Amino acid sequence: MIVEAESYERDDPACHAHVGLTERTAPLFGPPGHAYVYRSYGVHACLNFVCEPEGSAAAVLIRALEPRWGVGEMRRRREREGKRELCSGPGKLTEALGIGLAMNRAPLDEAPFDLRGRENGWRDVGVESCPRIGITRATELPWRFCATDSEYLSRPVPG
DNA sequence: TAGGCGATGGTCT
DNA sequence: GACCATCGCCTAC
Repeated sequence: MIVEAESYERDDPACHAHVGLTERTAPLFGPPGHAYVYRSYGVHACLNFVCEPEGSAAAVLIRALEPRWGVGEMRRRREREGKRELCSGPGKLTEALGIGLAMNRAPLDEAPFDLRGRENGWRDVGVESCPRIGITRATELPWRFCATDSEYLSRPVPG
């Protein structure tokens, strides 16, 4: 279950697409409903959902999940036991889910992805916004969105 | 709980 | 050659 995400868009200096259309940023300018997977700090893969109509270049970075299904497989991939250490960060969750750079540009409504809407018990969960994490530009924008009181965030909501 | 830091490699200037 | 949308391990308190 997605409990933390951040939004990025073209006019936002922290967004990869801010530099314009390049080979790397092309997926951001592509059709919505597709994955944008990039390598972070030379080490990790990070997953984004491309949003907005083709040509707009906006995306949502998936930053944390509450593990609910396939927890055993996540533990094997992560080589960690603690449930809170499996998906509490953008690099962690891609490792736990087996998402790599090969899935860049892949459609989110086809296998191996299987996205589902909120289920009972999650329809009324609150969402808080605060500044985004790990960026140096446009730090004033409150575009980090977290499920209220979730124990599975990458970091607590400040305040 | 917070801060420092090395690993690591593609992208862009 | 600089810059990172990070992680895990370490210290200090």
